[in-house]
Amino acid sequence: MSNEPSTTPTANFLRTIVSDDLQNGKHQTVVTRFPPEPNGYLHIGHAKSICLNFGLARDFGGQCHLRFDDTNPVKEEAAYIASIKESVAWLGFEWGEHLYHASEYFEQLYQWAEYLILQGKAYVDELTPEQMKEYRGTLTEAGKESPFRARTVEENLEQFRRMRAGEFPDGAKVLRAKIDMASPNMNLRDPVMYRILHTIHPHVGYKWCIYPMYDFTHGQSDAIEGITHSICTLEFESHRPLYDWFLENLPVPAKPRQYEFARLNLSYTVMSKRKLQELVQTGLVNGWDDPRMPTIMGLKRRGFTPAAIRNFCDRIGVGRSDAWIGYELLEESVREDLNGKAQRAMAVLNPVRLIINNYPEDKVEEFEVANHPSKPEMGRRKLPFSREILIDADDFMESPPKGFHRLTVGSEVKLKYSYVVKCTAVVKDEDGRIVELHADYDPGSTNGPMTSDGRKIKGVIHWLSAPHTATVEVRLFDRLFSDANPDRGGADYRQFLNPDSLQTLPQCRVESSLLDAVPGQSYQFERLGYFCADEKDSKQGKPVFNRVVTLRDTWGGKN
RNA sequence: AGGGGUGUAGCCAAGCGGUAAGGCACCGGAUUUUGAUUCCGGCAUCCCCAGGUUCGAAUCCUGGCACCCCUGCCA
Repeated sequence: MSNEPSTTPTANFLRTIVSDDLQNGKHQTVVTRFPPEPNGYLHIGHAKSICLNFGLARDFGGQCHLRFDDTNPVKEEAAYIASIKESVAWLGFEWGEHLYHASEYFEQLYQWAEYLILQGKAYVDELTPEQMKEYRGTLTEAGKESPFRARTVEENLEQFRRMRAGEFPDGAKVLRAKIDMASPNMNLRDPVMYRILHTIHPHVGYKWCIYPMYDFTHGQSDAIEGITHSICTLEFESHRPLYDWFLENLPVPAKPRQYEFARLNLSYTVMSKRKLQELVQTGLVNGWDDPRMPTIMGLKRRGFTPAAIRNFCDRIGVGRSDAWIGYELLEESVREDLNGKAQRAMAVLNPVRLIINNYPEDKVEEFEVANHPSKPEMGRRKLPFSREILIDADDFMESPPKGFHRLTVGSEVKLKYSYVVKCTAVVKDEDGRIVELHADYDPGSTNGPMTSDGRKIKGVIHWLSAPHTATVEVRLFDRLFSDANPDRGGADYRQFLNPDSLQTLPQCRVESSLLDAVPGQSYQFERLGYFCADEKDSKQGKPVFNRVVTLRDTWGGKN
């Protein structure tokens, strides 16, 4: 599946179950499935499920199917199918031959529905939705039986066949399983199996006008495909008795078992399809692939790597208790991956001119520097140096706090890979804004963060030779919400939107070689963080950089 | 007495009767031309609470408490 060895996932209850089932011979091989409904785009929560299902299959030598749970054509679209496939593949997983659609089982499901009718275990009901709700009872009171529940097998069969034939309008009738209107489990109070929907289906077109419900589809689809472990999230737990009921009452070829795990909750974001959709539709973000979105497409565009996401999923573990994962863990996962892979480069986000007074006007020299501090195989490049340097505004302060070891008037700092300079003056305009800085350089200080007379310099800053840079747009992203749990108690999550989640800097300066950055390519801008050339807005020779994540900053928590 | 779940450090999470893994965060210290990385070291006398069984309990029993899910012709 994924060609890179991921870290060994820690034990979890599902791995234990699969391992036991294999060892005691209950199953010869493990077959799992990832069953998205094609009604939206995948997000980081789905990634957890994908890594779990495909990971289990990979680690135990089995297989994982990609199955579209396309039973509700009014919400589904073909475009989502393509996007979902792309996301799963991008994450590094392969389903090979095993691509399925629940809609391909519709004929078999229909036959099984007739089978249940023949057994006296299903009936066509004509209660209106309102009546059905009323008849269902409540959590603490039993429901009552529909008057149509007593229809004969013949009548039910005839009615159901006429439903399929298209003789009734949407909503006129439904097929229900005859189970128990007094069950304490609401899902067992004669659940609907089929409803009438005269609409086109994204995969099978106009072939059907009645569609099976999830509960009447999922378990049987698992059985048809020989799924051994059907893994879903906790909210389906109370559906398990129904999942089992259909499998027990139908002549299915296998008896898969359903297991549930806790879905992922990530701090500082929202995960529900409805809310993500709302963010997109109301223009609060710029599309599904907005780099601030927790969608797979958004993360990809932001510059997250598949390996980082897989690593994140391995680290969070799998359990049955409601888990709230801190956003920092996601950030830490990309840093870990990019630290080893990203070429280093110099970039100045908020440029301030620094004039080296004692450096010759027309002189330009070059320093050869490593592209990666611990990977010589990543090569070296040349960095030009001249009298006029650009440094980041954050690296100069007139009245610095204690412990600041960057630049201030009178202090010395090491220009990384170059000279130690001593700031001699700050020039401001009439509004008090800094126009430029002046400094003297120490000609004998190119060897390490040391002055020519051997004094160690603590502060090392990044810089660029002003005449040798390129100007690019850089986008700084921060968490989309300012509250760790935007979903908290009934409040409108939108009130917690972080107004500073996107900051666009149109005039950043970078090494001119970065103009050739390939969209999707990541760099570490020294001392600033990891940046990725935006896939969508970068043009040939004119890249736009997205900040994936900052470097860890134990000094100031600066951005 | 609706039903079904969950409760181990700030956040995840192993553990399945023999005396609390690991990761993230955090705190020290070393290395470092990124206040990065890397590296060492620290970080639960205690497992929601109260009783009980046992030589021995996070693990077994009893009783509480807290939180989550279930009343779509959604998945």
